[in-house]
Amino acid sequence: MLDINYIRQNPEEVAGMLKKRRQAEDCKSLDELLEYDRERRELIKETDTLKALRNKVSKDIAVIKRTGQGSAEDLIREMKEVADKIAGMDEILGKIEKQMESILLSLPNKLHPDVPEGYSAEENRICKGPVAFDHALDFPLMDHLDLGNKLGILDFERGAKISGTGFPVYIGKGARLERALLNFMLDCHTENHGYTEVFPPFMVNEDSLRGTGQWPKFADQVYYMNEDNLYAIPTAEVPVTNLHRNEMLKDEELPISYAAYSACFRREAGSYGKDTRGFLRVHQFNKVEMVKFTRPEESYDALEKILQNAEAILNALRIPYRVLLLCSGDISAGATKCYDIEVWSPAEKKYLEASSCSNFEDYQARRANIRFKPAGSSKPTYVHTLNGSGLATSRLMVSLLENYQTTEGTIVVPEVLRKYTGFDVID
RNA sequence: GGAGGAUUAGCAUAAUUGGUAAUGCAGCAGUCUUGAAAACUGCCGGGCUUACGCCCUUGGGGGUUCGAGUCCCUCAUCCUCCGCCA
Repeated sequence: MLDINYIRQNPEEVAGMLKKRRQAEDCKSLDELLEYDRERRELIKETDTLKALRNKVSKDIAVIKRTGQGSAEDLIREMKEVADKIAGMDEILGKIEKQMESILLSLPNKLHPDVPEGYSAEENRICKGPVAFDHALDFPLMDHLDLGNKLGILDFERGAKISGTGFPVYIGKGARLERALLNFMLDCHTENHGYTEVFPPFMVNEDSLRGTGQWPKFADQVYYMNEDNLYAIPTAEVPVTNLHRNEMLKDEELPISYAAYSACFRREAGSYGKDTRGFLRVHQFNKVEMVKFTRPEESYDALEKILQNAEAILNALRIPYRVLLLCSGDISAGATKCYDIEVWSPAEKKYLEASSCSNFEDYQARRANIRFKPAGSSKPTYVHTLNGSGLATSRLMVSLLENYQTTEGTIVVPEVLRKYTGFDVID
């Protein structure tokens, strides 16, 4: 959420941002917002005057009642009218503020100056890579589906039977490999990168979704349990960022870094038929997420660190990748700056998104009310929040299986994972 | 699921029969001081206002009242006890 004061003082900047994000049509709601803001402040002036009168006269009434000097009847009758007037105006004010909130919740964040301008994914800027590792793949390659079927480690068909399309089942060494990947990533972030491990709930309430920005705009992408009014998390970002919702953090405990495993659930409504093959688009997948809370002045350094922490996993696994800086038309609404890491699928001959590292500045902190008192100041200030996948296993698994396949159709387990899997080869 | 108790600022604690949120600690600014400490003054949740000031804020929402921390309804969370259960 943007600060209404910032919007009022810099309307043309906000409009420019909306155009850069290819959301120029939202400029209309921006104008509405500013009009509501004017009305609101006018109305507050009037109601505050009436409320001041009511407070004063109420005190007078109290004095009359206490001393028994004279009658308060006239004053009470008068104040009854004032109270009705206030109630009527407050109702209008409430409606205006509700409208404002709904617009504010839907407006995207500012953009960092580094963000390249562009319409779509094609205009994202490659800022690193390709980072290659030699896997000697000079033979006819199988894709991850064929490999998974042949080795009996992945079963999409039975997943579809028990749940529906897009719910993969890992079996035998496949299950073990998945668990090894997750454990390796968590250990790496907690032991080498200074993150505190969190194991969060996989279902959250509406306030949590609103805090990170998935609600109300993207509510239709989230699984909802009507009976209990709970949502299945689309990413661990939601519960972990909301750990500190409505909290005043201490300056000395910042920055806070959390790494969390979670299953992630996504409806992917409207995406049917697009990249649906195998692991490319699924409704449930596993991910280790990194989340940071920082002082405002530290957040862009922290973003680079998160990116490095995610890259460290791929370097250790020796999986080829590249890093993109997302353009203004492709970056998500809450982020000011975002890097995507894509891993190389040699069978599909394309890059697959495996991580997204974003700085939200105070956009989520304002929604979720996460503040701290900076040292040397007494004024509460919003923290900056960031997160990055470190990483999502589904696309990572595609790249791992395909890059580590052999001419015999077996998979060599990456060196760093062997102490977690307990085997060197999947055959 | 049932019964009882609780929720007040960063933390901790007050507020006769309803009369308009008090205090301590921590933090910030200033005065004093060679400097620090102590002491004193102001600030220390949000909004409106050029400003002086004013308004709102006692877990959320609603009601009664001229006036609600206080009375009523409702929801949430925490604690205690009972019941059920992996």
